[in-house]
Amino acid sequence: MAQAGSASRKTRIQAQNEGLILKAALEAFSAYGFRGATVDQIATNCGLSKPNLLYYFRRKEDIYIAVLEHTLHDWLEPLRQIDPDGEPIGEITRYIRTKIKLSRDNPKASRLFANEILHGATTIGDYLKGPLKALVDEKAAIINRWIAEGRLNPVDPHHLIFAIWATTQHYADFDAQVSAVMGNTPDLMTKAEDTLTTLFVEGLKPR
Amino acid sequence: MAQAGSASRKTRIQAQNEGLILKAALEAFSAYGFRGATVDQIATNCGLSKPNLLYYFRRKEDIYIAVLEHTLHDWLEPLRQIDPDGEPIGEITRYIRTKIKLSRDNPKASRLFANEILHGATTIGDYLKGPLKALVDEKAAIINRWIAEGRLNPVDPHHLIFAIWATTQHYADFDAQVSAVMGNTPDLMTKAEDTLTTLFVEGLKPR
DNA sequence: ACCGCTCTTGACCATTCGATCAAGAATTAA
DNA sequence: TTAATTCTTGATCGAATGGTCAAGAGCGGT
Repeated sequence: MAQAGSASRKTRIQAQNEGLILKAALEAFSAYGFRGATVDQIATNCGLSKPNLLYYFRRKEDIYIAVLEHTLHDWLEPLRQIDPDGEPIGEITRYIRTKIKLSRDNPKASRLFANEILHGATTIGDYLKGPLKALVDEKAAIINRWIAEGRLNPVDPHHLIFAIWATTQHYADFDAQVSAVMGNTPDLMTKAEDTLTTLFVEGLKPR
Repeated sequence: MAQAGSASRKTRIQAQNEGLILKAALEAFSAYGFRGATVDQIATNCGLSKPNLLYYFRRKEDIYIAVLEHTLHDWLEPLRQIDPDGEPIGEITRYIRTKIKLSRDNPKASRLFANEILHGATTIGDYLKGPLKALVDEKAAIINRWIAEGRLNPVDPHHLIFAIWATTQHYADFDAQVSAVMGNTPDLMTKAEDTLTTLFVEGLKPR
């Protein structure tokens, strides 16, 4: 067979090595970006020789695309789980808490996406305009219904979703800044979670 | 004199060319990151030959540092202007509005910082731990006083500031995603501004 | 006009990096 | 065991890139 990982079923070795590669690639791309990461580096980090790595993924860009696609689905799962029939405030606070935990437990994936989007999303642009937009529009419609029913303050749902993304991913993407300002605060993410939920639900104005 | 731009007074040509270089460098670094941007590219973008550019800035990194420092001060100015004696809600909403306008009018500077921090803030790390931390702590103390006086809901001021940074800069840093989801919405930033101020002040829970 | 300093550039160098190739080792199916 | 297939790698290539150098052009003060 000419190309590993094509239509044919994957070998045990293929599955194992592709897994190692994707893990090492996430490490490298999230830390240094597409241009900054090197194939040598990824190969070394997973114990393969460079030509061997390029046996599994022909080009550097193929590795990048693979690791992006591999994490994209999981990353949007929390948004998908917003329940149209749930209680609005509860659904949104649950979404915020889930996203913050995702940021805490998988900061590299967050930084990988952040870097990709920061530089124009040339690789996943079509995905953003297609499936992502569809999902966001769907959930925005739900939020608009909740607002119409008087169960939420009237805010633009798209911008609300952006605000949740921004605030939660901030702790992964801008970790260097947060750490510089906060030092080694214990319970940092717990405090962040509480502050954000309070903020989004109650706002700043005393009642 | 051995080095341009040293202790001695700057020539007219020096001032002009350094300005051109910093502008072209902001363009390149914000779009492609430090590694992704090339000296050739920056030189071409400001109409200078590569050796000529390297006559003004010896190393690529020197250009990068210069353009970072050149924009750092302006970027934090709005936070400095939060008035301890002002009306809390008014001060914070004004801060949000100023930051959003800054994101709209200077997205490249925002993306430059975002990229720098995303990759560990190796260049401006000391600034973040020093002057930035000091400024944030100072403003956090003010917000804590406002909370103690019952003029704001009790939220952690550091995380509040992070939330404002995250939400406002999101529109510059993640423009590719925002545009993909929203399309060519007119008044996008106006709507963003209104939504964010409402959200931060009132929260989502109906009163 | 003269002279010293600043500015500019074509040619070039060393290194890094993505990618290729041929040849051999390991694995698998018979 | 044998043969086909898959896997692995040392050596190497070409392009890109950061940086240097020497020599010349331009500018400003006297």
